[in-house]
Parts: sequence; structure tokens; C-alpha cells
Amino acid sequence: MTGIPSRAGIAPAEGLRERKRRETRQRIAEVALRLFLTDGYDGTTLDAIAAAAGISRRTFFSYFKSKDDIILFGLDADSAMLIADLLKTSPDVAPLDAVRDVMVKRIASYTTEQMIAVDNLMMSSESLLARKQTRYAEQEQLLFNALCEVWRQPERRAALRMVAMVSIGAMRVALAGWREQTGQRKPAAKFLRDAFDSLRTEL
Amino acid sequence: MTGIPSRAGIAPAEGLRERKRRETRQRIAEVALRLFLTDGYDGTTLDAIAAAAGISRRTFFSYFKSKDDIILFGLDADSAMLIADLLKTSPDVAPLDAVRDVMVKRIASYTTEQMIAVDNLMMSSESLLARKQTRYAEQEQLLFNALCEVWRQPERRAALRMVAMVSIGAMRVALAGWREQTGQRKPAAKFLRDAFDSLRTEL
DNA sequence: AATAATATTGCACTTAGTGCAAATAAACAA
DNA sequence: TTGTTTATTTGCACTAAGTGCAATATTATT
Repeated sequence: MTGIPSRAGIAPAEGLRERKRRETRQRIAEVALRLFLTDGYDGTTLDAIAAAAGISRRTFFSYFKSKDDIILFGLDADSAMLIADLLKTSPDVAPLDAVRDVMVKRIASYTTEQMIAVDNLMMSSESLLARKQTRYAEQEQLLFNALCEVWRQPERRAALRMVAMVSIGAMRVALAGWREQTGQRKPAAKFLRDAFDSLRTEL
Repeated sequence: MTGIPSRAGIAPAEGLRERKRRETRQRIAEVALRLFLTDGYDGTTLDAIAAAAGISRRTFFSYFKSKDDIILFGLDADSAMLIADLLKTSPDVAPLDAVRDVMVKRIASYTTEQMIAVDNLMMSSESLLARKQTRYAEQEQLLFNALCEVWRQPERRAALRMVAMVSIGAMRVALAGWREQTGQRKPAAKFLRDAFDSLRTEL
């Protein structure tokens, strides 16, 4: 029993431990990304990352479970926002349109350089490329779960699974097309809209 | 100058070298798969595989470029057949219908036990799961190329990209649904047809 | 049989990742 | 402050995948 310091229960008033942990994790990610961009992914060892972040090699693994995981740092927040947006939509609109609108809105908020840099990095390593694909699969699953929350009729589940698959796929194809264009004029949002339009055309 | 042995040029009359190489590769794959099923993927070392196949550990890498690659052995032949079938279809039918029909036809020819065994294996290891996803991405690309061969109008390329994406996606979702069903009564082909039907419904 | 081309092997090496136990630092109670 | 509990950091030894290289063995060629 003994009093909880000041504020009760919720928001446990981040102590020194939590803060340092958060900062260290952030520092590792920043330092690693910088090294990746200069020396390449495969050319950067965990020893180098640990040294640059001021920790031991062993400690790295208490922050990230693998070298690959560094790249995924921060990306979860993005898809969480997308899901949050989607959960706010009305069940009256068509699921595919809802997802498209939410995606288009989100994609416009990204900075171009960051996206290209991270994407190029991912293309440079086999294991990162593989990791990227599994991430799409995970996102598809999350999206499907969210869709089921909004459109709750059980008889539509099979269709919603297809909507999730098609949406993540359209996003993937759109981003690939956007990345491959020479000169980078058109915004990613346009590629995304075109991809969803193409779906209707041929199907 | 100097006669080509007996038959000219084409089909260079497989010599001892080629035959042994083919046999060794086959033997490694068989032996490895057997070990994977008994000891698990991560529980099977390359040393064990090499020993069981009667080669040195170093030699393994002249047959497969990684441990993961063993699983993919033989799968290429399957997708090659699918592509070959597709290339025979007429440009008059709708691309998506053509792909669906070819897939349904192909999937019926698989033996159930094999599929389940390999699939369970893939689920058991992170790196194999990642590999499976990249394989889907590769198949999507191959399928897109084939579609462009049959339906040659440049203005339809964007749509064909979507058809490829959607088709591989439908197959992926169908196989996942088929695998997860308890009791394994319905054939995979039915799941595949339902998946393609669901596409039309919600889109 | 001699020679050229290719395959196999052993060896040393790098790197990612894990288990464990000792040392260190933060949180908490008196 | 001091002592105690609890979480974190670290070093060390280890496993296993994968690579480079040079020596050896095998197959092909003339």
C-alpha cells in the first residue's frame, strides 16, 4: 500500500531508467542509420554500431533483437497512425475507398529524402529486402484486423481479407513505381491514386 | 573445325560432370529436407547436411548459395509451368480470368502432404518465412512479365501490374486459408476460386 | 599420356547471435 | 545516508552461417 508518488496509476511518471532506455534506443538507431548510409548495410558491423553508440556489442541485443530490426525502428508508429485513422471511418463507405483515402492522406506527410534513403538501403541487402516483404505481410494482417473492426458483418470477412491484400499490394506497387521514376517529379500520392484506379479498370 | 561429337549443338549430350552435379544437388535437397522434418530447420546444421549428403561443408556452397535456398529447390519448376501455360492463352480473354484458370489447373496437381510439410517447415523459421515472402514478390514479377507478353498494349501495363499483384495475393491468401482449415477436407482449388470470386465482390 | 578445365576440400577468417555469470546502476525502504 | 532489491550492462566463451584462397582430385580434350 504505500503511496504512488504523485500522479495515480496511469502514466507512471517515466523514471530515469525508462528515459535512458528510450534515449539509448534512439541513439543506436540514429547512429546505425548514419553508418549504413556511409558504409552500406553489410559494410557496417555490430561492433561499429555499438562503439559509435557508446555501448557494448552485447548490450545492443537488449535493444534490438537483430541488426535488421534497426531499420524497422519508427516505422511501426506510421502504420499505427494509418490504422487509427481507418478506425475512425464510417462503415457506410466502401472499405477499399476508405483505405485508399487514408493511405493517400498519410503518404502525403512523408518527406521524400527519408523515404528514398531508407528504401535504397533496403534494396542493398538481401536480408533487408526479405524483411521488407515480411513487413508488408504484417501490415496486411493489421489492416485486415482493423477492417473487421469497422465492417463487422462476418459474411464479409473473406472480402475484407481481399481488400487488405489488394490495398497493401497497391501501396507496394505504387511506391515501387514512384521510386523507379527518373527525376522524382510526381508526388507519391499520385502514384497511389493511380494504382487504386488501375484496380477498378482491369477488375 | 573439329566435329561436335555426335548430335549438333542443341542438347549437348550431358556428360559425367553434368550428371553427377545434378545428382548431388538432388541428393543434398532430399537429405536436407529429411533432416529438417526430423530435427527442425534451425536444429539442422550445414555440417549435418553435408555429412549426410557425403560432401564437405565447403562444397555445399557450390550447390546452394545459402541454407534457405534448399527449400526453394524444385519450386521454380512449378512456377515455370504456370508461366508456360499462361503464355499459351489468347489475348481475347480477360487477364485476371486467364491467370485464375491457369492457377486453378496447376494447384490441383499438387499432393497435399508435400504442400503441408513444406509449408509447416517455412512457418517454423523466421528466415524461411521471410524467404517465402520474397519468393511471392519474385513470382509477381515473373507473372507480370508473362502478362505483358500476351497482352501487348502498352497502355494496359499499369493494369497488368495490378493483375499480377492481385493474382499472387489471391493465391497467397487462398493457400493460407486452406492451410489453416481444421481437418483438411476442401481442396485447395476451391479456396483459390473463392478468393478470386471475393475480389469481384468487394471491388 | 599429357594437358587443360572444373570440382572438391581443408583451413583460416569474419560476422551475427546466444547463454551465463559477474559487475554496475537505479529504485526503494528504513 | 545506508542497505537492499531489482534491472541493466558487460565480458567471455560459444555456435553456426558464410567467404576467400590455395592445394588437391576429378573429368574433359587433344
